[in-house]
Amino acid sequence: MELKRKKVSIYDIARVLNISGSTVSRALQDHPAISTEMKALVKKTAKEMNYKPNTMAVNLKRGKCNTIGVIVPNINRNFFASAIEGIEEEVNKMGYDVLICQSQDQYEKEKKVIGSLSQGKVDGVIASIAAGTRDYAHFNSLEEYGIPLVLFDRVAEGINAGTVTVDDYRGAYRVVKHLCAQGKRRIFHYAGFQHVSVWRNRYKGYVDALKEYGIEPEKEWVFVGNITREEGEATARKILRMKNRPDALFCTSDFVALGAMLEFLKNGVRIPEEMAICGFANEPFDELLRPSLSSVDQFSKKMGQQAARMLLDRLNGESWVNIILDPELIVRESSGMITS
Amino acid sequence: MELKRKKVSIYDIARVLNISGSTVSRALQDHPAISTEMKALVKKTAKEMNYKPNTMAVNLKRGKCNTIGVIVPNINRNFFASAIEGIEEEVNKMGYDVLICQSQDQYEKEKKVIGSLSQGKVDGVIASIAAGTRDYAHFNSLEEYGIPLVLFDRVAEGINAGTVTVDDYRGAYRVVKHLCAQGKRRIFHYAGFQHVSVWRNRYKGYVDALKEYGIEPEKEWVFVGNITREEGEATARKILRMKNRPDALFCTSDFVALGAMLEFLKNGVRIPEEMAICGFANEPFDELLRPSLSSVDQFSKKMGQQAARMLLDRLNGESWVNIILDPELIVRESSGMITS
DNA sequence: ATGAAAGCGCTAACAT
DNA sequence: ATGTTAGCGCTTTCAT
Repeated sequence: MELKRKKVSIYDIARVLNISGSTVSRALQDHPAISTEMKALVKKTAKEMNYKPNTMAVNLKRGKCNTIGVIVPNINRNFFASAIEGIEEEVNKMGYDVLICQSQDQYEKEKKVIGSLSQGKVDGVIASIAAGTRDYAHFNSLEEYGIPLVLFDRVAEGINAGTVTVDDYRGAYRVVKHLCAQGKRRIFHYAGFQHVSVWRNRYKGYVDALKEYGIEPEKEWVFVGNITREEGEATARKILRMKNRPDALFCTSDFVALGAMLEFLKNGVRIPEEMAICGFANEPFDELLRPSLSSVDQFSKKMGQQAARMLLDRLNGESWVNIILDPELIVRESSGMITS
Repeated sequence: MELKRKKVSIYDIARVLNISGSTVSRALQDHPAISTEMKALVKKTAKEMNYKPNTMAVNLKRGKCNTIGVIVPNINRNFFASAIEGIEEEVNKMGYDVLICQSQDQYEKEKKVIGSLSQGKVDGVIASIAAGTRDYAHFNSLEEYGIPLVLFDRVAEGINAGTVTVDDYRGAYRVVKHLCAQGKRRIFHYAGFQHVSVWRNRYKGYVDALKEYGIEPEKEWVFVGNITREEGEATARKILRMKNRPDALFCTSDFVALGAMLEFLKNGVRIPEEMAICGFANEPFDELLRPSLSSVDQFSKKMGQQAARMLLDRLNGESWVNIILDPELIVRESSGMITS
């Protein structure tokens, strides 16, 4: 079977109807100067001839491709998948498509991807910065090509972009206040690398909340590392080896909290009585764990929708704003049930 | 700040170097007829001038856009997100991008999306059919526009496409044999709607496995409905009301199994002793549940990779094949520990 | 080894 | 109300 057939263009229609190409073009676009009968005729013929406009030609002519590029560390994480879901739904309403790119949390890949998108593949970009990125020049390069940028969740200073974040500081602050309200005082923190905005802000919230209770976290209270289940397990093991254990552990990621909790449970630590645990992100699995895991909801899908709307607004000439969503503390079994 | 700047084209470079546009074009493409010095000069100048090829123009000229469209019910499900992850990685290696579309499991949305992609937005399509789809003409319409199609997981007869599936029949068959080996005999099945290939095949596997034990499932043993946690809960409640309860429940989805299991546990049913449970898909949460949920792994990322490679091969002129992966039964606590 | 020129399919001034 | 024409930025024959 033949794979390629000749495509029908507006000129094929024009020839059949003995009219000009522009009349066909205009009729198809409901141009006011075209008579109703002509419009009907052209549309009918177009349909019969199985005509489809050639997007590439339209794009070239209009200098616009109705496509939004999305760069995330990895699609296969609920947080990002949900955000993309929101983005897709929102931009779709306005006739835009979504081009997906994964940075794999690597700086080099992120740079490469941005270079590729700069070639007029997209009208705008929505991104969440790779964990491995410490230099942001590549993001600013988008501007040189007239491609507006919205960052969500993982943002950074010095990038000309709109931003959508949750108030990570406040989320962390609430977690720690909540733990204190449970009577916990020796609260450790598993933090992410501090060059990443969200992890830095959560760390600050942690410190400030403790400060209100007159507590100054010691150096050994804070761990810094990758955001993985394995690191959580390793950290729990380290803690188990300490003579002076914490009574609570606040992890900047649900995956770390998961690993830590399972490791603690395996070693007979009672949660939350001996060790309260809180994570961050409110991953779907949190509520399925026993004990269920307290966390902070970031409204990922909503973040995606907001980012999308912000970018579309920008494409319509509006200027940047920064949206900060208020995160919600979700108290579950792993951090006790005393309501503050 | 100015958003749009004038883009630099090959003619800008040509003017600066006092050469023709075609020489620039050829130099940039390493055309053999261009001298080494000229190539170096052009490339250097292009870089200095911050030149980026205009993808839309290249696409129009070449009649190809190096983009693959992916249509899935929903991105925000681990199975599909993983598949997309695999697709993206694979096509990326060959210089293709990925355009994402969600059908939301709705026939109308799926049709709309295919119509949109047919306008020369993509060189090929990878899709998993919406649950709401019963007529497949829209998929065959892609062929008329010279757009090859690969279906994965949810496939259907009568569509001209390559396919990547797991052997759902065999997966289900293994589940039921395993349950029988645990001494279970009164095994109920929560099935999906039977017009969907994967659910139909799993149902068949269920029936045939039972048959080998001389068991003919009665009508009331089989439930048909949506693949949601809520339906699982409702089904468990129905079962609890029965005078003659099953000793095992095989669900065609982990989400249904999850809902059912939680509801059973809430009502004091001992799992797996009184009620063994198996799901399908091996969602990440399965191993986190207590008891952990037995399931069937479908190798979603691998399916995505295979589908991608198949499509790329097709774009290189190869003909269709059908790949059937062998699914793996993952026995966990919810279905007992007697190894067969 | 390089240049001139046509044209991919469409849109939109500028005619009429 | 409809037609003519000039590109959008690039590739590629054909010429030199």
